[in-house]
Amino acid sequence: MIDVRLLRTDLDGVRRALARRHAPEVLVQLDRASGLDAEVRSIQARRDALRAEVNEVSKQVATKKRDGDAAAAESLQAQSRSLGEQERVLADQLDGAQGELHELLLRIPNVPHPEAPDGLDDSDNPVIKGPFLPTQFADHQRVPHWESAVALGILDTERATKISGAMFAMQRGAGATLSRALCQYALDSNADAFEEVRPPSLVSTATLTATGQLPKFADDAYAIERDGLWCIPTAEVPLTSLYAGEVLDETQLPIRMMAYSPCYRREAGSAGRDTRGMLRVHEFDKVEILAVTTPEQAPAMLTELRDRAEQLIEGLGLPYRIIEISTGDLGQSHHRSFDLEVYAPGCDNWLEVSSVSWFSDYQARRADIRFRKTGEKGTIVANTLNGSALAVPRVWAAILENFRLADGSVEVPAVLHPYMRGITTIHAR
RNA sequence: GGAGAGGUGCCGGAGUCUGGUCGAUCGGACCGCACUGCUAAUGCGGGGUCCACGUAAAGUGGACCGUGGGUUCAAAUCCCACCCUCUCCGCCA
Repeated sequence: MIDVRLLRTDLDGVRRALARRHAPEVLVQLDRASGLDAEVRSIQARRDALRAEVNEVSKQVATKKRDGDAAAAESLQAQSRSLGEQERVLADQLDGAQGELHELLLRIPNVPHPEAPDGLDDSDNPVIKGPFLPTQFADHQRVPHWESAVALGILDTERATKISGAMFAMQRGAGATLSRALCQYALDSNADAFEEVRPPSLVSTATLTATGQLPKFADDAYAIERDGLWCIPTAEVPLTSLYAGEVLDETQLPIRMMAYSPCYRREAGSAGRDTRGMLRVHEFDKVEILAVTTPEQAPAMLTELRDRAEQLIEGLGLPYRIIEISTGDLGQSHHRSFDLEVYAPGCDNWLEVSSVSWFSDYQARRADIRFRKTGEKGTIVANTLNGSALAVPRVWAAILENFRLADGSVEVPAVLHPYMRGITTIHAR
């Protein structure tokens, strides 16, 4: 969430920045939050003063009782009781106003970075690198993966649907191996600087709130209500909260972590879209890379994460481009964001396979991740950044389509060979 | 899931029965200063976080003893619920 103090010191600046999201209701919320903040502070000042009186009188009660002056103690108690009743009223008001303010702040999105391109929606996202495309595609590459993969016997959506329902996929044989190979490749490629973590896939409500999925996007997540747990939509969720509530030392930063995890998404609201094949599924594998940094370290880290994601795609030899997310399309928690898209000739589409984002201190404030400068007093809210190193299903699909040969078999990119148990070309089973 | 023990500051650990000069004894670590050729040892001094007021510093007030409620003039201390940790039992890949 954004820093309430900014609403006091630079409300206009925050309003101007948020206006670039082109979502009018956000500005309404902002003004409401600003008003509530003023109210909260005014109530708190009065409440604290009353509380101070109660504390003072209570001390006197103790003194009188020690001195054996029961009558004086009695009268002081009565006085304090009435003060306490007044305080109670204010305290209730304060709780109400604070709760309302907090709820509002949880829903107000992050301010876009000044350099994020202005735009209304995804059609305004500029391509900032590429596209890197071959001059032409052969006919045998123009076959969608949901046909070619099924023919090869490495994708069994029909039985996945039988087991779990619509929008679940199941890879088999070399297809399953290819999936896992992609994970291994993504992890091994970043192991030079990133600590591998295997986090829980089920998390608490607090954890899912820290990264911004809750309270606003509860419908997108799978809930395990009986236990108060949620299925993670990305490893970003547990990794970001790894240091929640902690005060780190500046010398520990930046912290770089990576994780393979399954990702669960209800895809509420996207029913009927991309229903075929692997493009949009409820459960998929992904390797995420993530960093906790100081505000100063963040811009360079954003570039590093983006470069790393790009190198993976480049290494696979897939046609790709990088786009920057415009202000109107920026996710709630995002400060600045880039997408890597891979071209899939079979379905003739650019597929988003990686999203690299800087969250400024938006998530870290929610998660309460701070750091201390060595030798200095006080704490500073950290910055968080993350990116998909590699989202498996869409890369898998792009490989199936780009590297399909005339005879229907599929060449496995060389960088994956070490993980394929000797399979260099996938043939029909 | 059952039974028991416990959660206090950077760490260890008192205080809880018997509510009140307890934001908290003591020890260790740490920081500063002194002493010392240097280290060690010793002596003296110092601490946290969050919120509000204050342009800021100083300062003042409030809050924080797992979390949330309650009782009370007053809660680390009493009551209730929940969470977590440890030990034993049960179950289990």
